[in-house]
Amino acid sequence: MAIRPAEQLIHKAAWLYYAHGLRQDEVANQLKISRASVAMYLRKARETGIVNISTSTQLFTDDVMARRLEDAFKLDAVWIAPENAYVADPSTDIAVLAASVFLELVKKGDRIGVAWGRTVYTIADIMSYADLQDVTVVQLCGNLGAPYSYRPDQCTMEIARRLNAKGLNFYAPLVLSTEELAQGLRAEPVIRDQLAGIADCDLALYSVGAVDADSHLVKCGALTPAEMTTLRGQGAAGVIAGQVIDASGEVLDCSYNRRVISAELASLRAIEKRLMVVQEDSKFEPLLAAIAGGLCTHLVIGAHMAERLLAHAGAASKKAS
Amino acid sequence: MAIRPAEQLIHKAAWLYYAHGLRQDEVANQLKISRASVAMYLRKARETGIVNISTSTQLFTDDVMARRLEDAFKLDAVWIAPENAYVADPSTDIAVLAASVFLELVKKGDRIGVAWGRTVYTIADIMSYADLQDVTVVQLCGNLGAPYSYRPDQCTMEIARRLNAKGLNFYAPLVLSTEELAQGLRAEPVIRDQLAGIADCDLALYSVGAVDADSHLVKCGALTPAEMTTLRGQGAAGVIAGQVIDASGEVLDCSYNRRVISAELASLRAIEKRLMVVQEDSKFEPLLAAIAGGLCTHLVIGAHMAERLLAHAGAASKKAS
DNA sequence: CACGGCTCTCGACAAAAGTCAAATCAGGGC
DNA sequence: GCCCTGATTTGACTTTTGTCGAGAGCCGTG
Repeated sequence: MAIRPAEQLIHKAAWLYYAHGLRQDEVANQLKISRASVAMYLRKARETGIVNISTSTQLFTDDVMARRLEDAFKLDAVWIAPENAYVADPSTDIAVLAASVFLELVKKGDRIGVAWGRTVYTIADIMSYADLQDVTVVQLCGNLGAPYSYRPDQCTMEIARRLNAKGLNFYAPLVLSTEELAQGLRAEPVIRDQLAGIADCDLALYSVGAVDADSHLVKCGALTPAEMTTLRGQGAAGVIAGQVIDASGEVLDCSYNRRVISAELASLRAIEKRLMVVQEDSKFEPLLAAIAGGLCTHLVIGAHMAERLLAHAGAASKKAS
Repeated sequence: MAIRPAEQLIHKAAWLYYAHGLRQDEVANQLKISRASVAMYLRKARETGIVNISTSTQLFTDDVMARRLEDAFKLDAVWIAPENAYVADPSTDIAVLAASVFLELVKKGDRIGVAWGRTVYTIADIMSYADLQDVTVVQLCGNLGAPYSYRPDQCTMEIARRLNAKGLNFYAPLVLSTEELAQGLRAEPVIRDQLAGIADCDLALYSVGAVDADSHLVKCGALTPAEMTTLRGQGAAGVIAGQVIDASGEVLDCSYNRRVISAELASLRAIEKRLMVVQEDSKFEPLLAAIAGGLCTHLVIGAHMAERLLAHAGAASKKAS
């Protein structure tokens, strides 16, 4: 891997252009290639993360609402994507913001836990490339052989690819048919090590799932709509890394959860920075549950969700007094 | 400082352009301003560090020579600027590299010690802007009221400005006329605190000065050429943060050093990352002294200097065996 | 309220960057 | 040795971006 000559050229071109501020034709002269090639190399440099263009996400934390949310829910940092939408599609707006925030939080040498879901995959897909050495991306929960492109291992691998990092997948099914089998599998050295390593992460990226018939768990066949309804009746409030949690953010005591191979919530809570991203307004309750369970220290949401959260916090504190 | 409306616009434009990848005219439409204004805002955004464009400096560490130097001198990382010069002025080449390396090493919340000299000022001058919150830049040594633009406080302030950080100057003279006065001044609470705080830095940036008539110390009137010659005779090998060191990298026992107000070498050594940048080939011996004294963990030099260092290391190890 | 002085904004032009199809090159297989 | 394949490079063209001077808005001042 000792830097191929082509890569060397990309590096040099990027260096002259971005660090020294030469124009493309000047770079072309220096390197004795055509300007068109320089343009091409520069694109590659951007795509591979040899150059990093990042925009400060301050604007979105500096908001008064964000500050109030931080206080109300004891969060380390909150980013609010304006709903009025600068841009055509409002839901990608949150994802773009989340990707920037994520890249801002990652540091060299970090170990990053990644869960799965449409949100996470959208973020991965939209995230720009970076050239982090010594970063490991680990998968937080077992796999689902779904026809979706956002399978847990896909999310992990895609993010690893973007960061130029090592991806650590684990190939156990997310959910098994019997509790015994799940228990046995969890005890397998390969799996056990992977699960144990999760608490060592420096940063986690996940969203929270809703407990309804539209949930990924249903779509992927892990649960039937009927089972979902039953779980809801039993107090299920959300889904984190494939596990069903109740309104207080604890694992719901149910057969399904006992059959799941995924990160223990305690391990997740041991991770210093837990970045939760929520796109859909419908995930209000699941988000509340996740926050209640201390599963989130950094939060990226839309303006509308932010307002609901604040209103809720206000009502709660009024009731308390 | 609650974000002025103009700044808000800059942020939004930068966000749409760099994060969402819209074209300038699309951004202009969104924000209902002319495209020319957008271009202007974007320039401001780059200038103020709202967007960060950084290029990986890997190319310069990945060099075989750099690795060998790291081994030979037990350094954490070495960057070598190719001498053949991509670009017109070879000395700025090193400074540009140093600035990039520096920005790569800085992290949020860091405390950064900055010394002074032409090299440091060149770096400050060339360094691109960044938007680091919670960063403090502290001055490592007393001031010299020189007509030069690279006074210690200037270096500190300029770097602080570029990083959007807090600058902590200290207004004591670098050198006093009597040892008693220096001692008294060092005991002053303001000065004492500043000096004590140096060991808490996470990162230091300095160069090393030569012990000759061209030295800054002479140009700024701190020492006469004759005194310099005398010091040289007494074993002076280099200048670090205004202090004269011997070949082993220890403070030389001389009146001048006792009259200086500057960071103790022990404090400097307590700093985790000590980034030393050397532009001039003539500073070979001073650099050796600084390395010997453990005053440098990260090193940025030119190719020629790198060769000399390696040759020296080779000769030394041959002699030893 | 009229007047500079100031900053901000715009339109038009010039410069730079992006793109694409054609040409060239390298290397492997026959 | 020759031809084919795929990747790289290039010149010519188009689109996008940077810049500049003119004009518009905004204030504090006389």
